[in-house]
Amino acid sequence: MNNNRPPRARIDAQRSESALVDAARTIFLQSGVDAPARDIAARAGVGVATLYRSFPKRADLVAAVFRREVDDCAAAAADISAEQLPVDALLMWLLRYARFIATKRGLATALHSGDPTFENLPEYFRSKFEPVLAGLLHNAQFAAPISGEVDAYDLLRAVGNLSVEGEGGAQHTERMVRLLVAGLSKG
Amino acid sequence: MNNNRPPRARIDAQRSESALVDAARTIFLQSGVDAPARDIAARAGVGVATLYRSFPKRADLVAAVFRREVDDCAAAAADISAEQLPVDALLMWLLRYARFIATKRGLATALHSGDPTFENLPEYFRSKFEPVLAGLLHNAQFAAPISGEVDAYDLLRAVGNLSVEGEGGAQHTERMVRLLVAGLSKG
DNA sequence: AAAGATACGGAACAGTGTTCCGTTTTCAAG
DNA sequence: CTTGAAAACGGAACACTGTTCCGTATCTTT
Repeated sequence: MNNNRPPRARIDAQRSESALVDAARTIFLQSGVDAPARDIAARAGVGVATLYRSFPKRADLVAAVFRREVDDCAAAAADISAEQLPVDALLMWLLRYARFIATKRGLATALHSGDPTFENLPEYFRSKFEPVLAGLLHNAQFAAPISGEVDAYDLLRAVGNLSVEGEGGAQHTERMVRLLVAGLSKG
Repeated sequence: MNNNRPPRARIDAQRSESALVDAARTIFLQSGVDAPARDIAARAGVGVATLYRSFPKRADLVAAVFRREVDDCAAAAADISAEQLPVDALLMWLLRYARFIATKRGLATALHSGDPTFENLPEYFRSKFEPVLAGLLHNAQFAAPISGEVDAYDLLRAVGNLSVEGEGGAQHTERMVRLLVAGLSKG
């Protein structure tokens, strides 16, 4: 039988890939997703060939950055919960999540480009965020009963829609999110 | 007083510009609006410098091609009217117009890009087409009374919306336009 | 410790936008 | 018609970016 596992990547390869995603995230934010490959490789401290080995197509890198940011945003929930009361944690994470969405304007159009690389990104998005938010909601439940009408997915979508404006409306978005959360316990 | 008119362009310059717009139209259709500048210049039989002199920014060339096509489509009305009965002319021109719209998918997104070069293109569009269609409608009026409910602009928009599908639906669009025109005289 | 496999870096190649400049063409004045 | 300056021309040259290649360095296993 064929029991040869895929040998795990060499540690330098792992380092490179991680550095590339970090660098790409910074550069994408700074110069958009069309930034030169050389810039990204340089900031990661690797050669361009390394970039192309790990991410043959640009979409691969974009998707990787997206996943990384989703992971970070999801992970932030734990940190916030450790330092805040449950109801505050819920609000603070939603504000964090709103900020995440607000930076994804350029990516939103890429998502609808039909590139198969992006096909299962929405699923990834939901699979990461829904449990996190469900947990925050559950914790907050004890302190201030929350209407059973809204579930985590509803809330993700609602805040997501509130956050797609941007430009001059960062504060506006924050106010709306606060309102939304305040409304949760008024049932 | 300052009565020196701007001296009109040299005839070779006029020829070049016209050839460039012709070439660009063909190449845009063939390879999209991002086709290499060299290809366009080559097909026009001029050097790239000539292209850049006449159209410093790509958007300038795109806009010029658009205007040229609008002009051609508007001018087709006269030819058609000369060979067809008024009611047939109306239908045939609308079909011609539908074909025009169908090729403008790529341009539609450019229009909404916020580039100031494209800002007054919609106005140009309307200023050319509305009188033409109004004339066709008026001529057809004598043969088969047409509902006074629809004016030229309504019809332009309606046929325009019918034509935005494309891909496999060229025949579908044609059928819908025929239906629309047939309906005009049923009041 | 040694050798094979893996990954690396940067030079090299290819394609495109944009500019520069010596040459050609036009056009109007004499 | 001649002529000469202004306008326009063509294509090479430059700049920048994506992509590939290959000799070299690093890692991993025995």
